[in-house]
Amino acid sequence: MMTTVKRKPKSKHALAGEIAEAIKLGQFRSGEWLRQIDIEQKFAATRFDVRTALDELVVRKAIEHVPNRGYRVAEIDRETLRHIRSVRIVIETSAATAIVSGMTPATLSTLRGLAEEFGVAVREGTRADQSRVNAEFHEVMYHLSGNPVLEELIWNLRDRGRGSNVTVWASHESLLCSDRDHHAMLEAIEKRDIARLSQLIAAHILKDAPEREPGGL
Amino acid sequence: MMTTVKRKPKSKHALAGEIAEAIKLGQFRSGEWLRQIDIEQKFAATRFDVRTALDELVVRKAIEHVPNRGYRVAEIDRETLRHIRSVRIVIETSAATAIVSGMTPATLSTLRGLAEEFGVAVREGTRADQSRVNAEFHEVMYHLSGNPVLEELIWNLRDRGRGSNVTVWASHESLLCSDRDHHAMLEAIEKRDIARLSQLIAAHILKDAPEREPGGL
DNA sequence: GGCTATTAAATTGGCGCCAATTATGTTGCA
DNA sequence: TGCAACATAATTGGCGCCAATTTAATAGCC
Repeated sequence: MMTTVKRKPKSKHALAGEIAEAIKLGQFRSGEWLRQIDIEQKFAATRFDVRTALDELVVRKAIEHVPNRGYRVAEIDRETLRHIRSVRIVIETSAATAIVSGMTPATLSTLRGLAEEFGVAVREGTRADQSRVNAEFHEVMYHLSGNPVLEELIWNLRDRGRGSNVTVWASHESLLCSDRDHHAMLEAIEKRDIARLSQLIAAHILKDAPEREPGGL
Repeated sequence: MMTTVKRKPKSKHALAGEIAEAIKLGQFRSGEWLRQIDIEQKFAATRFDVRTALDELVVRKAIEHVPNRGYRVAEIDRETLRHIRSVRIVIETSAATAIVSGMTPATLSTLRGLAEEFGVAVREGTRADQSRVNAEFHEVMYHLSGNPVLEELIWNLRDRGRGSNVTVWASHESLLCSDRDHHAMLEAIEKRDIARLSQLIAAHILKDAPEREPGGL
């Protein structure tokens, strides 16, 4: 049981991050109501901080607000999900060029380490571990683009697409696939093969939440 | 019912929109402190609503918050501006294909009307008029993409880039240039010339806030 | 018995007070 | 005169109370 998380710094923004993280990790189901009392107990925060954090998450599109009803985890329909993925492909593949040109031996070895670490996490780590290492890998990679705005956008869109694919991601198949993708990306970066990297990124995104629909994008 | 100041909406979100609009229109200068008392008088809102709205704008990156100092209009440095424009080009040009394929005679004539209207606004309208018509033109155009997520993203990035280029935009030269661009875009859409449309969009974005700094970075 | 009106409990959310902090103005001192 | 310490005014921001609204529980009615 992991109720009442211990946190000394009661920053509103930090609390929003905590809640967002919890949602990402699937601790709240899609469409589930987030009662203020529950949240304030679970995260050991005051009522006001909870409301502020929840408001922030509404702006960030992580949850939605219904007047006089409260806040609930946003349900993203298939179509929106497709739109998000479509935009993600455009944005993330656009980073490929900058990633390759920004590549250095140091970051390359960092990436290699993280790719290995992810492989380990897939086999013997918790879901949170996998999520964290995976995020770190992509963070380092996209950081090479040298464009903070681009980076931030990528994370926003990734977060928005979460919720329904967590279960999918739980499949060991998908995890192994992600693992292979990471190594393939590394290889492409190393060989400065921009086209291949773009292709891998696009495929990676599509696999992130697969959908049997004819006609990509 | 509508006085010189704004209306009195009951929604906090609406107030945030009003303030954001005011910032876009240059009623607050870059780096200027937004004193809560001033805001609450200017927009006839309660202290609490002001703070909520301001918090929302912080999340939306329109303003920034300094603890115990207050809120101020975010100053975007040249580099960030460049990054934003870079991402804008990627995203907005990516919409070109969908725009062309989604084009219908009805929307085309709507666009033509708006392009004309913008031309009129440039000559004899207020700055607010110009801004509004211009926004409407691009809104209709990007709406053709059929991707709401993409649309929203475009607006977010546009808003973030505002602040320093309003003065530039005041230049009659730039306005006339925008006017020409609109008509050129129309033509490209009509001819289903995706490449040309992409090119025009990119150029339009670059012209939106040209680097005037000597030896610009 | 099933359905609806009424009442009670639970939850949300608007709003304001006042302590903490920062900015401003003033005085004393070298 | 310039600087620093202090006093005072202005501003921010944390927090809680309670009214408005929704949900449930219950009783009343057909």
